[in-house]
Amino acid sequence: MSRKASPKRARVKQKRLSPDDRRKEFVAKATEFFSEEGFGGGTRALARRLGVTQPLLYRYFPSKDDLIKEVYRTVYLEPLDTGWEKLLTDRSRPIRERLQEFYNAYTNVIFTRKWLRIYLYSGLKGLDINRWYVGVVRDKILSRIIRECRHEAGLPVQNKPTAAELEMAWVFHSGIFYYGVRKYIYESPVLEDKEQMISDALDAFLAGFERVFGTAAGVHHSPVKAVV
Amino acid sequence: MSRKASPKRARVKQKRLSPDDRRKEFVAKATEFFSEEGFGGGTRALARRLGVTQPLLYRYFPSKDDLIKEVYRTVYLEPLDTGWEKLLTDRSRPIRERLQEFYNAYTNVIFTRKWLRIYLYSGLKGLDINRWYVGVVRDKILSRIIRECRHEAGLPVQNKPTAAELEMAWVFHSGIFYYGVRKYIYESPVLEDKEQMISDALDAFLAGFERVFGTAAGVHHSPVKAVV
DNA sequence: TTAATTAGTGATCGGGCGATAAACAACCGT
DNA sequence: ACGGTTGTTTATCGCCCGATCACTAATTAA
Repeated sequence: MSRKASPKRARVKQKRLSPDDRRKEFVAKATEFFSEEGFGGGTRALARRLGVTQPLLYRYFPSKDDLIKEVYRTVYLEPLDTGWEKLLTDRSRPIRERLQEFYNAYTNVIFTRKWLRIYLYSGLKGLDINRWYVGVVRDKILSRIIRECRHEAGLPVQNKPTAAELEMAWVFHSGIFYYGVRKYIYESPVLEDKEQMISDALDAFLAGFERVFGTAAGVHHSPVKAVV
Repeated sequence: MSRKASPKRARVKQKRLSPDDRRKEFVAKATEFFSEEGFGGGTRALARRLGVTQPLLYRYFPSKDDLIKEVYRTVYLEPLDTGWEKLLTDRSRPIRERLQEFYNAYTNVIFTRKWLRIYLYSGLKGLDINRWYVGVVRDKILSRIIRECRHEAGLPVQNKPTAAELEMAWVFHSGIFYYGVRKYIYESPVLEDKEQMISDALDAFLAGFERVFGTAAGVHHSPVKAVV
């Protein structure tokens, strides 16, 4: 028995939504708005897009900044917390398969114009939440990938990756990340087949990891310029 | 209480520079200013940083937008046009050495907080000059790198790289690029030794290119999942 | 039906914005 | 010394911004 079935919709102007629905709608639309306009976008333009008047925003959020913080929270936290950690460390499956599947899923989530733009804007602002996210990627994703690579290569597995290992994982990860930036922000033509891009990047990363950090036991990191 | 001496000079403010010097000074300082504040930064704050009054800006630039365009021009064009093309295609030297030296030089130019921030801001604005720059990187750098790689691998050399080859080069290039973003924009700790980062990325890229596009003649692009 | 509650609006405030015009002051040729 | 030229400042305009408040009207409880 929902009372939502209002018999009369005579009022042309939308009015009187429940506070919860309004709030959620505001945050969702504000995310789209700020992702396009940047956080310098005005509250009046935002309200116009929402179909309400500007002062109404201030009934739901004490200030523009508070609204923006809510936008950050949902954008950064909503897509997270899937079973990615388990996926990465499931040694019953080949490491390459795990990585391919993880990056397929991960990029399915973050490769949207909205997410990428909010991420870059917040990065340029030097916000804490951005630093926090970079730390999450490092600790929850890249460090685990390296640990699995060490295990795969028969190297001694330790919790902390070396700086060089971590950097190599970052370069790999960033290369994939920037595919999304080129496609959705620069709107530059990219290889249509995203999974093939990931597959090729994986080939390079895995081959490079093996070559640089060596399967031959003991060799940590030496043959840099000897190759030339 | 005591303030700056020299009671004689009522006006402490600097005055009467030659138009050319002023203009150059304005553009240079405006670049720093906008790179930090974003292009939403106010002309008054900019003038304050320049030590002049705000209307003076409008004697040298018709509008704020014209000043910004000048900023773009210098930022994008100034660092370019070194002998990079020749360096990349000089087949008297090993390809790995050429690539290492090129990326050492290239990153020496673009890995500054100022350059990277202006680049990202202009990218988010979707500016033409940004698209132009992406095209330059693709045609003048990545396409040539691929041609050299094909030559090195004994593959038939053609002017146009395949979409998959180009994508692989982009992922490699972007991985290096994002090292600068992490260091100078996110201010995240990175591997101190930039040249080692480049070296490791090169190892991965060259090994990956060979593995994916094959030295075995004729094999264009097949062995993706067979490796696992 | 009526009174209390509350979602939503209209009007407005102080302030900062980009930009303009007029007044001022340093420089230069004469 | 002087007067025109020009680099620089003071004062100000119109506009848009974030935020506030008094008011209207839809909902709810009695």
